[in-house]
Amino acid sequence: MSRKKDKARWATAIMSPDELFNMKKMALLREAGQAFRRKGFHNTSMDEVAAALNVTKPALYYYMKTKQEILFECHQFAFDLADQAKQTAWEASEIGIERLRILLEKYIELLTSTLGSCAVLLEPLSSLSPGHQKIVLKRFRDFDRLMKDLVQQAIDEKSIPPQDPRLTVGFFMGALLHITSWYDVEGARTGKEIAQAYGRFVLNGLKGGSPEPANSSDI
Amino acid sequence: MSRKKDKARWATAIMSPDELFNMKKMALLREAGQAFRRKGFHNTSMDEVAAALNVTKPALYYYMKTKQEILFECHQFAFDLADQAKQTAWEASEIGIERLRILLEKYIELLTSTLGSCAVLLEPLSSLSPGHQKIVLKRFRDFDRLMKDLVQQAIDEKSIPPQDPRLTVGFFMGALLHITSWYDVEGARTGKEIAQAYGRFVLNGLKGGSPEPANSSDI
DNA sequence: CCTACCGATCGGTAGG
DNA sequence: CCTACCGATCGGTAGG
Repeated sequence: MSRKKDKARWATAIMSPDELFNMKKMALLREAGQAFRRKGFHNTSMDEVAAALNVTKPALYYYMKTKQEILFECHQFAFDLADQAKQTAWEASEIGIERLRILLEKYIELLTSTLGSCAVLLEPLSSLSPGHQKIVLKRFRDFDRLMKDLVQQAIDEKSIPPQDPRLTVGFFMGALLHITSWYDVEGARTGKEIAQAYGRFVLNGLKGGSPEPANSSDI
Repeated sequence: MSRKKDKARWATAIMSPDELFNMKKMALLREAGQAFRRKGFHNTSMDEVAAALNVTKPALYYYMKTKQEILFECHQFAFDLADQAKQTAWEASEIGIERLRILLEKYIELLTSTLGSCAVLLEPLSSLSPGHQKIVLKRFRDFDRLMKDLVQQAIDEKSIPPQDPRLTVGFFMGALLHITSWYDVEGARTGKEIAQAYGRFVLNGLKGGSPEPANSSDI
């Protein structure tokens, strides 16, 4: 804050204290998020996260109040990326099936990017405090509704045959969420390749349709 | 309280002690497995599992040596059901794509059945002891290999266009595994309906193919 | 199968 | 940002 005048001196000093704080906080979230994905929230101790960042555990508590709060931010991050993917899809097209494909592909690309390491998708809600659970559950439901509406729109536009949007969304969201559990940056496939392959799988799958058309309790 | 036991005494008296022991052990596995699925392994205490069975915690340790062992058996159970599904598929056909469809549908039906409550699929391996991890990892790899071979067979038989079996299997197995996290016996869909819908999604999805043919590092 | 209890792990804090 | 430490939870056991 009052240190801004030191700005000129060293390379690292070009960051304001605020920027530095946020950089470190993000580094903490990334490191923790990766560990949570790989080993699970409860199998990851704060000591391990600290060691990965070359500091001791108490240092982490300068950036985050509790371990649960870290997990909460990782969840929020996952939804922020989803919102970003939605934004991209909405700007690109008005056709339901097109929006669906772009949203899915963009979301996969974001989840497999460096930024995406913060996102945690497979941890049970019970690991969060009740207050945080409510917030995450609402965002989940909103997103789920968005996807089901998109599927319904694609049906209405005759892009895909009648089917139960709930089953459809459950199907491809399961596939998508699971990427975070096996995706490896060093792996044979880039995020973009995975995104395109999944986009095709999903689109072709839905075009085949399912025998049970949507009924009143489906949306 | 003590009247309940009288009732049980007659009903269970026809069972040998061994059968009784196994029934109770299975009840324990089912109750624990369901809780693990819903809330996660570490968010489920032995006290809770015991309470759900109307006994106290120490009673459970007559049937299982440790909590980790319960989780291990839940994992084993998941693979036992997979083997059973494979058996069904192998008996029904010799065509790759047919075996694939039957295996998937059968597995989903088993996972959504009463028996399937024992199966745990989304818990990180780190929750298990190192010895158990090795065993589960081997079974996972064997099953993964089986599925990739099946996809490759379907490609060779021209049932589906050339594609990377690793991506393909990752895709539909992700979708399948996730069913256990949202499936509700009281829900709108029966296990068979889900199985058939997923079978179609997958088959249609793979028939569309992916642009990248398999390369040397894909199997 | 229960009452009573132990002991390790680990999240979080005090104080500097 | 570190050293030292506390306290709650919870898996597991003793003994009956």
